[in-house]
Amino acid sequence: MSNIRHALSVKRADDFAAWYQEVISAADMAEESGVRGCMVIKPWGYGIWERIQRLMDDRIKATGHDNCYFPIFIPLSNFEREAAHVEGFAKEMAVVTHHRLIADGKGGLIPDPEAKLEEPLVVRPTSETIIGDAMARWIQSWRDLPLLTNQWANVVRWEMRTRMFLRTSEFLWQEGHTAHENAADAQEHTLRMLEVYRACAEDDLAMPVIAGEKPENERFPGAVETWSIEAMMQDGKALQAGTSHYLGTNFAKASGIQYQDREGGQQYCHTTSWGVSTRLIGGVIMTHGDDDGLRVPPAIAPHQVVILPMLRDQPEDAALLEYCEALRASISSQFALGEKIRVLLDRKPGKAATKRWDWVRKGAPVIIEVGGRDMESKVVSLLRRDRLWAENGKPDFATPSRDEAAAAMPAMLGDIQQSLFNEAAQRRDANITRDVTTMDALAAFYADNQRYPGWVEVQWSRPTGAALDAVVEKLKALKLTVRNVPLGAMPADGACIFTGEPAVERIYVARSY
RNA sequence: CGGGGAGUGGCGCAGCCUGGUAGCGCAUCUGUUUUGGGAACAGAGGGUCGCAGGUUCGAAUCCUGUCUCCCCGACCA
Repeated sequence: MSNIRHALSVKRADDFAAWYQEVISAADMAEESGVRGCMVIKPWGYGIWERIQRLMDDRIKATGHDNCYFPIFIPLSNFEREAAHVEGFAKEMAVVTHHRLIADGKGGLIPDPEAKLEEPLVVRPTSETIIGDAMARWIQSWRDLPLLTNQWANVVRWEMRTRMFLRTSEFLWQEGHTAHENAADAQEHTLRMLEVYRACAEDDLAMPVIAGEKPENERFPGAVETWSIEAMMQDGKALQAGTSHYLGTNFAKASGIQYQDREGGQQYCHTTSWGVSTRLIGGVIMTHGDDDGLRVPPAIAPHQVVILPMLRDQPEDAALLEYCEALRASISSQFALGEKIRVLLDRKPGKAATKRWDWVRKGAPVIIEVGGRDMESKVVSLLRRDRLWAENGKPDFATPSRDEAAAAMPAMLGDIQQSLFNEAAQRRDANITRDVTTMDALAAFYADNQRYPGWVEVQWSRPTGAALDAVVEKLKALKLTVRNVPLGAMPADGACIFTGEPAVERIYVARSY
């Protein structure tokens, strides 16, 4: 085992943060941009995002939503309307104040004082207010409800501390916004979209998550309820991977979203919003990455199978390429995970072995190398990225016949998808602790498990207001947060770990990103 | 935004203390020999040392400012 020469220089167990960064650069996913907190997403990283987008968009459409697009600039007065919302976002806004530059006389440019905007525009950190404005125009009667919309967009939040994919100043996401007749409909929809997120995370990203309600102190600014899906990363920390909010009538009142009900009365709509972002890619890295780079689940892999001909700059190359092209055509005519299989025949010059390690680091699910001898024997050399190493410390090549390899691909890709999920789910389950019942035990647990502490499920009395603040403070001392109140958990049967009162439900407590 | 660390060819680094106009490894290009597994040898190209000022005959090196990145914290849908 120790003689394995891994494709990365940093191991997860040695320095998880450094490993995370190395995966991003070694897999050629993204790079720094020179602008604080903003990144360039490179083809392999963006290709993964496009896959996530495609699959998520299908799910959003399948639940009755239509896409639209709203402006990136929001008039300040529009943004000001909802008080809690303003309080939540005001300190991290980008603001546009001028519309022209002039020479400063020293060879540079400055905003033209003559071109100051009458009203500043804020760069959207989220679009509740401006979409609320539109909803107020679009909705007249109960017949217009529910109004189900979604947009794919970039947003900007001036973050103090940024990390690639996990928290960037500008990021890409989808934000769904819906309006309903009453609370029950809106709440039901909030949970329906949470379930869509759970399904996408688990079935498409192979990333197991726990869906549940956020505690009061973690609510979206302006929300009545906030729900999340939480995933466990390989260092035991939690990642909030998606959120769904029931907004009550807060934004409806702020934007005047009203409808005439069946009795002719004016009512405020109940609205929801929900989003997932490029942060999911960070989750995929920290869920599936290993000491050789990324492992991309087949459902979201831009190329699911990469064929590497062992070209030697010889006349035989033509025949080898022909042999590989037939394999490519044969695989790409088949379906896996409900879609045409995506195969790349990598014709770029260069040694196959070198290119192999590039694709290992990128995490292509299946790598097939084909040399002259393979061709003579009508076989190929096949490597599964999820099971890279053999017992002897060398890459674990299988050598099926070319026809067998092609025929096996639909099942193999499905199997890789499933095995990545199983591996992550087992790791998560093994790292959830349920027998901690006192604050002392909680403190001891996290003191003893510096590196991979995982999550702890505890029971609590669901304190609110000042009592909750006190709990949050206690947890903060241990660098812990309440992740969520999981759906479908066992009922409480003990005492609240924080207050000693009878518990009403179970919650997850963890360190988090 | 506070504390710490760092920015030198594509990547990773040395040089900086004790100023004298840049070096190593990998990668790249060319050639030769190889070739079923992350090749060897030889040669070559590529950097105004993050940026802007200052000190100096002379600055990667000293001083000031600034930008960006990383770690810890505060903050965070």
